[in-house]
Amino acid sequence: MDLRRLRYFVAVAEARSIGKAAERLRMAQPPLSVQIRKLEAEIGAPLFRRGTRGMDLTEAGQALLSRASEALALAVDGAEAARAVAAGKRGRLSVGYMFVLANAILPRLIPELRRSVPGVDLEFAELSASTREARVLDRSVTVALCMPAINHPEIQVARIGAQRFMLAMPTSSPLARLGSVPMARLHGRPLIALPHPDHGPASSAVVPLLRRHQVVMPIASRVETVHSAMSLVLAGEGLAILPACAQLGAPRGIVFRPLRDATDSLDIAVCWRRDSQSPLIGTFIKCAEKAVARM
Amino acid sequence: MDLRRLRYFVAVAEARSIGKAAERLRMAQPPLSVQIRKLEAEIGAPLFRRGTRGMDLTEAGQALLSRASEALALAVDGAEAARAVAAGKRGRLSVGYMFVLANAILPRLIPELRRSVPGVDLEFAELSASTREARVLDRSVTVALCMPAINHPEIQVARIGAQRFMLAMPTSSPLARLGSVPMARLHGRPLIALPHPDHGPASSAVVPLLRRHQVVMPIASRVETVHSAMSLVLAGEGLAILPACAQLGAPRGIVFRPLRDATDSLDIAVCWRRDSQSPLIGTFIKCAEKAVARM
DNA sequence: GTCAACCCATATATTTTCGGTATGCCAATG
DNA sequence: CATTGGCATACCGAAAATATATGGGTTGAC
Repeated sequence: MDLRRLRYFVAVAEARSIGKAAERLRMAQPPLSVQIRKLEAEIGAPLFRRGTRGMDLTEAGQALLSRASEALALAVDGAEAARAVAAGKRGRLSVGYMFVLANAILPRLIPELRRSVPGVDLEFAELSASTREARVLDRSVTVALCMPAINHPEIQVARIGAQRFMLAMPTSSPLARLGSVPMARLHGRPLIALPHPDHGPASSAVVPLLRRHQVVMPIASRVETVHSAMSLVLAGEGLAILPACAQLGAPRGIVFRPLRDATDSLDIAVCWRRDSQSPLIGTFIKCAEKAVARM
Repeated sequence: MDLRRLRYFVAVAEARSIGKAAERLRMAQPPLSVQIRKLEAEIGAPLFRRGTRGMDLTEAGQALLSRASEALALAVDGAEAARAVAAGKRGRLSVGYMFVLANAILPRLIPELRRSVPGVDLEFAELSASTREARVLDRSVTVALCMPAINHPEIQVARIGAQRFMLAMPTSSPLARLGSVPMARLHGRPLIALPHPDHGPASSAVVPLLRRHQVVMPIASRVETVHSAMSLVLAGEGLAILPACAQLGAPRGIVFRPLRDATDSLDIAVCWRRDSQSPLIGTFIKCAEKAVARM
């Protein structure tokens, strides 16, 4: 059962004549006649009544015609759909994001995306620091908005911005009265530590910063998320050194201050599987850059 | 866009491997690999991710897969439907019938048909004497139940029974007191005449019968249908000589009596276009014969 | 680390199938 | 009776599909 034969069959049925159909198909009449007879042999029954004034569908032919047309349309549609997906005009884009970035980026990113790729189904999913790598690798998200970038040989990264570290403390803290806090003033104070994803759960993202300034902060607690860190800060357990955008999700009672003489920052990056040839990734990066630029 | 390629594509997508799919398709692996690449070239985008452990659909491939499967199923289904119609297992059978025969035949014929060809859509349509030939020729009915048979070179006929002529008269008629009516007693009485379809509208179906018995009946009225004839008989306009089965549709006040010494009858026949190769016609004739036999 | 196994891609030869040209057959028409 | 219109058949050349043989890359085992 060949699709070409079905196409020929439909053409002959519509033209009610082999000669006319051959003309429309830009081919000679005899080969078309042969193909029709082969189709009839394959079906095992005549599909046309041959009259002296042309061809006319038999009832068996009518039964075939409707389905053959549908099958043709589906095949064409399938090819077009595949092309559209490959061109990034349709398809699905699953966006993973870390929650710290949600308030800062998503409100600008989502409208931008809907405008840029209107035919695409968008999906958003929050990523935790511990699972983000796996979610990219198993393709359950197409791209991930991360801070910092994922470090993995199979995962490609595009840096789209950075966030300075700031000191987060209770409003009541004496340091809150300063416009910016000198690093030296942190010495000896308890730290709420977030692990750096590349250095294992017992690490902290700010170890290099503290070491460079020869500041020692005893670790009061280790937490997984920026929001947990802020909760503990509010509870008076210690101070936290967090990326600036965390302010947007900070509860009342917490203030952020810049660190004097410290320009360290965390990269904001788009991360995706190196072998994911989705054409949507390029567009996504552009949108994300725009969103970050207006932050 | 070739259906074979789509079939190969679906096989590879399901097997997630060219080698496995080739085995299932009973072919060698290299040509299948070539066909898949040709399909990808035709679409203009990769449909599979080639991994070291086999093949995996890309999103474009997924978009194609669903429609390709549907198209394949439709093509197969179309071929099967055409075969089923050609074999008389499905399809449509449009039955035309003349109204005189309705009461006598349809109640037995219809259940018989539904039992014999359960997959077939049945359609019933009343035929008038003046249009029945055209309705058969233009295929608006597949078969026609006629009395008498249609006489036309393009129309084939199967005689399935006959109906004796009887005299129809008002209950009040003096002839009604006889068990059967001698032909001679009709002489001079007014006749309600039905035209014989083969001899034009000015004819009568009973001309030969009357002539053979040297009976002359003045024609009081010419009508098109048996029912009109009976109405006029009831109104006292004259007598009618009608096929026996007309009794079944006769109104109160009309009686039928056999004609003594006259065995003339009208054939009941199934008529269809000579070139209509519908396999349902044979079955229909058998059913109609059964129905007539139990009349 | 080497070797074997697995899987897909490429190359070449053979076979199948398709499409074109020339021609025949049949029926309808004038 | 010849002509026209339409489909079928015959034959040939071209294109495409399939098979066999082979290469290259990666995985996993010893």
